[in-house]
Amino acid sequence: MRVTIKDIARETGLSPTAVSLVLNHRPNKLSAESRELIVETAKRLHYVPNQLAVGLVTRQTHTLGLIIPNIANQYYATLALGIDEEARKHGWNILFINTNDRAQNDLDSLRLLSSRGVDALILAVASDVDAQTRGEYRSFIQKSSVPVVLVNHEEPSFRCSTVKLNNRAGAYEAVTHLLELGHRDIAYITGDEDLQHTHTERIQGAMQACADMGVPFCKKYVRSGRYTTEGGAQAAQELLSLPISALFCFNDMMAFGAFQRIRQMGLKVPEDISLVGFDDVPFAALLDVPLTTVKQPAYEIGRETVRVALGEIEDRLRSKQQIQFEPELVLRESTAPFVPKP
Amino acid sequence: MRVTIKDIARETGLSPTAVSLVLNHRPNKLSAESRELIVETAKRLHYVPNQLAVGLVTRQTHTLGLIIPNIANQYYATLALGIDEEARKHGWNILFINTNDRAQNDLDSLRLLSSRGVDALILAVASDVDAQTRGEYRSFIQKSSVPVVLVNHEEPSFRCSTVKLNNRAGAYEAVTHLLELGHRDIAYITGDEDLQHTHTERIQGAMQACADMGVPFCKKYVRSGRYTTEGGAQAAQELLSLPISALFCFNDMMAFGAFQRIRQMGLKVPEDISLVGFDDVPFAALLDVPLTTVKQPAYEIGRETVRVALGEIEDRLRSKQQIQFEPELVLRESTAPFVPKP
DNA sequence: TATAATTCATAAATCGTTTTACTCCGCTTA
DNA sequence: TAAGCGGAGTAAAACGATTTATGAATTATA
Repeated sequence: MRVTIKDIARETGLSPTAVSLVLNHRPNKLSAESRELIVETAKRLHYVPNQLAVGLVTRQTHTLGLIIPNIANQYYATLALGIDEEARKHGWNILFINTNDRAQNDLDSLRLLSSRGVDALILAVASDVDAQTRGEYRSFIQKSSVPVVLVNHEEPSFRCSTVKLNNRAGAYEAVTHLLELGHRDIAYITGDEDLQHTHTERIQGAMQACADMGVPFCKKYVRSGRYTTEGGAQAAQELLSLPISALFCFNDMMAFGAFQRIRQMGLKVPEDISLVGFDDVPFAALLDVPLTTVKQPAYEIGRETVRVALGEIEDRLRSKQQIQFEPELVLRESTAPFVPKP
Repeated sequence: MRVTIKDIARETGLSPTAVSLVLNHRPNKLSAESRELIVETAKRLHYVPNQLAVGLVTRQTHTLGLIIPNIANQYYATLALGIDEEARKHGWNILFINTNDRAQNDLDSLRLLSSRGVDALILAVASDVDAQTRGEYRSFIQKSSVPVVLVNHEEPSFRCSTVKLNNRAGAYEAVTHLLELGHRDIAYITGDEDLQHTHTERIQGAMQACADMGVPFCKKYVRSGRYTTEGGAQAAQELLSLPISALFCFNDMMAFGAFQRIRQMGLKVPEDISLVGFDDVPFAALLDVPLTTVKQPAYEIGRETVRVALGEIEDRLRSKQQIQFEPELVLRESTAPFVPKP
């Protein structure tokens, strides 16, 4: 059996109270000898406090719950890395759940993590939120006894802190770039149109860019798909039957999928199709044709999210923050000036 | 405050015992009405059991501790995905720690997770294990009150179950392939030579392949580096000053780094250098020149690891298993027949 | 010498569950 | 009418900590 505080009490001839006080550096009136004896005995017996018991009484577990759609997406992996490192730096741990990008799993995970006594919840919302689940999220967050911080995604009605990218600006820059290259028939691969999510902001940025350049935004060139390589490939296939010259994918994974499919169909990037991604995952630079993409500082976003969460743990009444990072368009080789088809 | 079992007891006029019994479907002598009343009240009040308390008394938390060197490496991300999904399928959760590939962090994490009452520990050992830390691992595992399962890496002296790839066979196949293409001056980018790890097995496989083909194995062509893109790039740079015609990197991340550096130095893959990786992460196929690599079934390895862990949780005395998956050499376009320099 | 102050320490309640060993009550049955 | 029994339920200990309030010796002070 594991050694407990009682074992140390017995061994030293002191009380559990004494042991707890000393080991936690609480103000106490124990003699120097007693103190030393306790510390030494604890070390000798390899005492490690049972955190379940500690958590039960202190109501603090020094654990953050992390809910992520898909850890195999490098963007989320990098985000998770930032979260993990910043948390550890402050002595917090991560209880992690991968939801496979399903809102229902988000909801289950929130409840589960909360029953596990995490001190805060960091949530990267799945992309298939509908009216029903949206209500459940809101109600959970409202009732939650621990702070919830949304990362990546904003939802004003949820009334919680948010750390995210300025998605609008990112899409605006990307589309402006394509327009300046002379492209007019730009297609978009996005998330589900009916859902309010990150991609909605991106679409708005795209529309704004078109408007500002006086170019009509063609809704027919918008396809939605899952945020995966396969989703991108499939949507790209459909779009390539249309007379488009550029393709803007709302994440790099989809861009990779699209890229593969474009190549399979005997077309070339950027000669036949200019391709732009979103996220700038580490691999974007290594792609066959290095990918022009909108960079998100994923690692930094992760760290900042943790800072916000810890801030709210420390002061539960602190006002909610809406933190926005600015994107940066990274120009590589997957975009080129438009040349009319002969 | 969160609703507890006592609230339900008060609300229903029954005892906490009754509530617990009914909600846990334990055999009990309560009347059908009482039972229903309890269930209904619990639902109405949104009762969720406090898992800290449950864990404290039952000594089961339905949580698996997962220790991973680097989640930004797609191999580990995929592994983690397999672990997460299989665990969830059986109702277990994951408490996750990223160690940044540092053995000392492994050790700290083991203790920490164990103090958090995980039911088993899944450990992908960091690559910088030395004699000192090796001893600490062994001693922890030996004393641990919960099963520890090693994934990815074998260490007979640890006396615990292991799930891993047949690394020897993987390297053997890869090198045989290069030899059959006519390459004789093959360089290797591996982990630290002094350390006993996965890469040791791979080196052995490589040597065996050379021996079987009657080709001398040149130790001068072996470089060690960190298991990252940067590590690969740096080691590649050093090796390229030598008269080599092929390069075998012991993981795909290093191969990506090497690939970039090769290109930066004005050389071409596979014309000037044949390049082989290890892992077959999803991006390997998307690389500029799609990468020939040794495929590890990472997702399946993850799932199997969880099965082994759950097996040992169920029966602590079950004999330790050594499970080995077989690799598969995936031929793509980064290797070509050797042509002598003019 | 009685009292106050100081020193060193602990008893017991608590956190939210689970689980074991009862209790109590009314009805049969001999 | 006493013993026995089944049905319906509960009291209390335990898990391993933390924390508040209290207490016993000893020494200093009036």
